[in-house]
Amino acid sequence: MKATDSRNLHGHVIRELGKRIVVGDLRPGDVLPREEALAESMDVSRTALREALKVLSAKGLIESRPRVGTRVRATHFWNQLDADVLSWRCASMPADDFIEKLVEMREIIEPAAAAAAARRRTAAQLANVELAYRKMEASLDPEEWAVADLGFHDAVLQATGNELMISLFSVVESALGMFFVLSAKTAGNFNYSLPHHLKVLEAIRRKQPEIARKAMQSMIEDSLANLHKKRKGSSKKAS
Amino acid sequence: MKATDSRNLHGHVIRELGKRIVVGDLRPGDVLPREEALAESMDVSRTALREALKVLSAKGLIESRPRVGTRVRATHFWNQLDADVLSWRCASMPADDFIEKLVEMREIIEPAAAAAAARRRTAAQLANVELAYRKMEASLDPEEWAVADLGFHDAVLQATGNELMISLFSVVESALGMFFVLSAKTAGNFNYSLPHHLKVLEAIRRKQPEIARKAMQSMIEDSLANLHKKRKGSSKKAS
DNA sequence: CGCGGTGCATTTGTATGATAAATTTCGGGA
DNA sequence: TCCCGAAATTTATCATACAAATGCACCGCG
Repeated sequence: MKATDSRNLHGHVIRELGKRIVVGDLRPGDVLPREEALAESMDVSRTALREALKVLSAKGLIESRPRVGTRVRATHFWNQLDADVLSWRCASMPADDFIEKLVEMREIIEPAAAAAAARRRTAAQLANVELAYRKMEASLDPEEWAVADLGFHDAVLQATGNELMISLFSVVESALGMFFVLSAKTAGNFNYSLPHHLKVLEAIRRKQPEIARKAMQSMIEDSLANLHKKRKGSSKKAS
Repeated sequence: MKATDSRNLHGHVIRELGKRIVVGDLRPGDVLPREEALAESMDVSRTALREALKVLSAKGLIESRPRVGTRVRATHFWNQLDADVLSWRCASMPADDFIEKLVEMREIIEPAAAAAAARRRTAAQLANVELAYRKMEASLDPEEWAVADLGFHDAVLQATGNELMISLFSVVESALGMFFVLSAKTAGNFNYSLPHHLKVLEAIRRKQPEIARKAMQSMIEDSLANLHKKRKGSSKKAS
């Protein structure tokens, strides 16, 4: 929900360098200037710079060694699932193929989550899913509906009780959110997919994992189909 | 593959505090001692301590504000998919239910990855999967086989071309590895599952996603069944 | 008595300068 | 030529000082 803190000074340095690396302005193998020089060039003290470098190092983006300097690591070392890394990547170069990768992750997680929720949900978790569904029913405008929809998916995820899945979903979703929230608002026909939601809810209530999985799957398929239709309608785009 | 660097001093502080938090020795809401005091109690300078705190903050474990101190954040803020967080969690208290969550993630990722690989694999990627399969065929002892097996799964993952999936797998796998490598070595019947591997390979070659998914799925099911059997055999454990 | 603003104290945030440790590189000797 | 050691460079760590933020108590006013 919240990336590197923007208030503090070293937070700025983290974002600045992080973006430059993720975008490709700084390439793997490149060595950064000496800490002293780099600090001066970014108008911060070496202390603040180093705190930033340590964070980037923890994200797997860089590696520093005495006498050698700090160099950008190969991409396969990066913490690709780190919220910051993901957001930097989305902020700058929303390459279409990257969005597709995010969507692919979503398509994998959500049906599996629905199945897991149907298998293990507690009574309280079921109640939350139901509550979320009711809020969707009661939504009057697309914006309200979009919020309630997110709440529904979140409730399902919570019902899995698997914090790894929850974390993965939240990271992917927040990265995708940057693109999809907008298009959601344009919809006039916003509660088309409510029947799907109902199917998911009922399957979770009755503890039927496979039915829940399939329902969630077709829900996503539908929403993606809608999205493509809209896209084709507004902007003319090949392939 | 490599968590926070152990060589450096602040790396020690990161692990020490990180573990204490993840394990539950320090609970969400708790506030840590003042930086000066904490630094002294850990025999490092305030500078080094702060670099460590910044890293833990980037992992979502803590949050520090002037005048208030640094407090442990609620677990839902944690970067659960961070390699360090995961490893700390495994290192100390390998609660059975947590292992199950990791296994669940693996069960979700791998079939999906096999399907994606079958859909999009390049010729070179297919060649790598085939090479990995050949190495499994040629394996003579369980240890060699385990390494080759990991190589096979890795090759499939690479063939998806989705770095998010690759990263997720590598994180989960390295966390699981701590438990499973051992039991793999005990097997006498180590190349039981080769037929499954072959099915996956062939499905990827022929670009048949659904077949690849199912093959990978049953491969995992079998290996888990084997594992349970072995467990029951060696240690007597209820439920 | 209650309420709001104002200053103070405390803790993190940043800066600076100095020293230690690591490691590459270069040079000298066998 | 090869090996070993000294030198140079860069990160790692430390100590200290000051700035900024902010909770809290105190004081004055209605």
